[in-house]
Amino acid sequence: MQIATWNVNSLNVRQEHVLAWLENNPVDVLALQETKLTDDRFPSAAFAEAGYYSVFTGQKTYNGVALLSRDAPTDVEFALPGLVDEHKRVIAATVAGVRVIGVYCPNGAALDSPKFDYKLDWFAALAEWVAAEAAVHDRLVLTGDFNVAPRPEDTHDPDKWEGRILCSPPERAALEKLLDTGLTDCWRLFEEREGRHRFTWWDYRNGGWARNAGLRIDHVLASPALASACRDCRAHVGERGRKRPSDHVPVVAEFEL
Amino acid sequence: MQIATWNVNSLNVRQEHVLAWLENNPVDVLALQETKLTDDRFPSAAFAEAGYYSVFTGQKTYNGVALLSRDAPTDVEFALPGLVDEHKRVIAATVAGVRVIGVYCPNGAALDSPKFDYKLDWFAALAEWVAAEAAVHDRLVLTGDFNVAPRPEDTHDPDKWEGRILCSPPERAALEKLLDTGLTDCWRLFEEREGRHRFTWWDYRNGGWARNAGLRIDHVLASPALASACRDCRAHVGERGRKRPSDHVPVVAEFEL
DNA sequence: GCGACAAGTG
DNA sequence: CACTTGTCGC
Repeated sequence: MQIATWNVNSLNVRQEHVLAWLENNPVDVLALQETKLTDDRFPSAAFAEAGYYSVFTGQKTYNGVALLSRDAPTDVEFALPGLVDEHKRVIAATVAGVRVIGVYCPNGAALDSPKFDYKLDWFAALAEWVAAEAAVHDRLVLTGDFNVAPRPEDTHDPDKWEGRILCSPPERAALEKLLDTGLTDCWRLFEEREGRHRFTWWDYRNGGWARNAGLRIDHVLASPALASACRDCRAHVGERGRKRPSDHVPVVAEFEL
Repeated sequence: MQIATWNVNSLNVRQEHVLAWLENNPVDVLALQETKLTDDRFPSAAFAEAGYYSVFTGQKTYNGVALLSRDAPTDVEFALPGLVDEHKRVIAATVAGVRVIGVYCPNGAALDSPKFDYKLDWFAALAEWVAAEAAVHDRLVLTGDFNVAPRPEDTHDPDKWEGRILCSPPERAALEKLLDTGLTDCWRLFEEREGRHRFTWWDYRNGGWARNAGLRIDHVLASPALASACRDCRAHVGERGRKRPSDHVPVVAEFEL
């Protein structure tokens, strides 16, 4: 079973990219972030034609998440319980016996911004909910754009990034707390393999991609039952080099189930 | 000698269309309208590589005209004398012994708009200047987007258009006054030929192109010496069906000189 | 509809 | 740099 995540930075713009990628990479589940469209505009027909169910929760301009799946999703939830939030950042569904939670975590803007406090509060609420979900679902995957690079080696330039937004101690602690609920960052199981890339996001600005000035901020976190069945986890870096790319690339994890 | 006109509705967007069209239609002179770019951004190098000189006068966002030519242009003028106007709507040059005046005439917006008065004043100033130029230049072509359909048959639906903007009596009188200086509307010499189309512009809105709901508002007007040498004049309607087309197509007149 | 801009996010 | 929503012109 393959489970993937991709922050598409507008599904309106990236719909054809996603369809083409799915054609070549017929994963079982694809979590999308930053769809940036309201539910009435979600292109479910196009995905259905490609053989995918879709569930989604979106808003105008900002945020928006979706889950595409080959098998029918059940027990769909569209928000974090226990957090009043206009932002559409969470979607969960059970697919083929696996609980999949797709998230678009807040960016945080800057350490001294109110948005940073919101980010930490949001992560706390997520951790609480994920712990409850993990208690119920043996097979659970939490995946999406976390807007946190967990370690110095997940940045292209630690001297530049350590302590800054996306790499600050409180954000890493918030991510760590998610892992503490028993989840494994699947990436780290395979990062030593040959020819592996290190990043999942490159800023559009300052030639980030050309300079390989990236970060690893998109993750697939798996419960113990799934982590032990994980056989690979990697970024499809080639997508960043296409025409009109998202600033993020797909991250795919494979499980032997 | 072939002389053409094309309102490109942003040369930034249409640069590749123009280069591709010139490759297949190596006309001697091409007058462009609505380039919508300032002179520092005019892509003269790209046109030079394609074998064309270019002279141009543009502004941000609106208007902007240019002349591309295989032979070097001389005696270039960049405005209508006798009319104070920020709008970049006129460019003239002598190419291979022919005086070419490229114009982007005001649209006029609506009959009761101040822009309509501006349009009529502008045409009056143009007529005065063209008469003076015609007195000096035996071989003269006045071409561009005139924003006037001269006759009912130059509209797809006279019942809808007669009397309205682009087809009102005062606008037609203003255009007539240009012809009265001794110019010939080259189109009318050949419009009965087989397979001719009737229009040069189709509104982007309401499926104008799909419905062939067009107007003939782009013209090539020639002095007597050239009119008698004119061998064809037609619209390259196919350009309207390409990807990301301008709402206008090229109009090409051929002269046996 | 499809250009142009401006302002806001990331 | 590349998205968004707006307004404007045609």
